Amino acid sequence: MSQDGVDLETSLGYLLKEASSALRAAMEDVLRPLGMSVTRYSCLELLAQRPGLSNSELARGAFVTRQSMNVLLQTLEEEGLVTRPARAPVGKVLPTRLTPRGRRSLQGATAAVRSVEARMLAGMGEPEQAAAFRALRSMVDALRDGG
Amino acid sequence: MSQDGVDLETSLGYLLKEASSALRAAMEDVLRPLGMSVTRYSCLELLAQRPGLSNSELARGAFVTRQSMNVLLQTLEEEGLVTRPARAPVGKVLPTRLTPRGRRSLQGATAAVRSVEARMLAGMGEPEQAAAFRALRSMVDALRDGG
DNA sequence: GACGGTATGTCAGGATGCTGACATGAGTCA
DNA sequence: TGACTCATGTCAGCATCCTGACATACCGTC
Repeated sequence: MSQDGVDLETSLGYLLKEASSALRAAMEDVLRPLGMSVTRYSCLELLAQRPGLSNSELARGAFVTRQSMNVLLQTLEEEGLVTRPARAPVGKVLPTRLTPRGRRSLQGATAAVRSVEARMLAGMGEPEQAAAFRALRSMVDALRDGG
Repeated sequence: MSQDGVDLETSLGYLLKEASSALRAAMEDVLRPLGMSVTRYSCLELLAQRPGLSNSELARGAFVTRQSMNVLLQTLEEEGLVTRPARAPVGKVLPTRLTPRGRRSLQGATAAVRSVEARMLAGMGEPEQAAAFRALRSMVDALRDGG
């Protein structure tokens, strides 16, 4: 760098992006050897924690559009990692569930991601983590209603 | 949502992604009317604060690849918002600078983004902001060396 | 001075995600 | 019941960004 930060380095927004970017990169690094992407992992993890989630709910949870999640679900279905009923039990919503194979595929990935998160939190005490959690939640809420 | 969070809602990593996503969405909302994207704004803002940055440095600062930044710079150059020397003064590095027109184009965008950041920080006191800053920086550093 | 390592700018090809649009089903209200 | 609103699943087309690769220029050690 030619010159040290004047303003960007003091901006919480920029730092937020920096942290999120670093986290994503670290996750990609550990997931790649397992043949898994971040979006793929997010989808499976969501389904493990909340079985029966719909396509749209998964999309919101993984921060992608319905359309993107839809093609991902089709792939996962072909690979036998998830199942969706052929016809909607109610409305148009197709509740998705993990197959045993999907659960197995998720195991290693979950462990890898946990280790990344642990590394990220190393050097932070419990109260600092709690403070960070409160701060981030406050930011999310403040940005949401102002939308 | 079908069910309240079991684990994801308590994960700092997930919350970090959520906050970053909300911030980006809010920025896009205020920048779109100005005919500007987040990456475009980031590039111009970087150049305003650190004139003479190279393509690669801009890419790192805006969290995209050199290749992506390169095509953006070509566009900005065609539109007369930035200038790059035809030949590198030293090495291969082409120092980029904002034109007066680029500076003008940036003005409104900067104000808009500042307002978003202000909204994001509303409801947080000074010590909380400082705590959040320290926590995020700690996370970035911890993720970087482990890479 | 020569050499290996590193960083840069740039080109082509491909993967991923998004915007726009449509039909369908559920809930609301007159 | 019928009209209106909203959310969903899905299709097609497009934009964006990335991966891979190459030639070139600096910088260190020898």
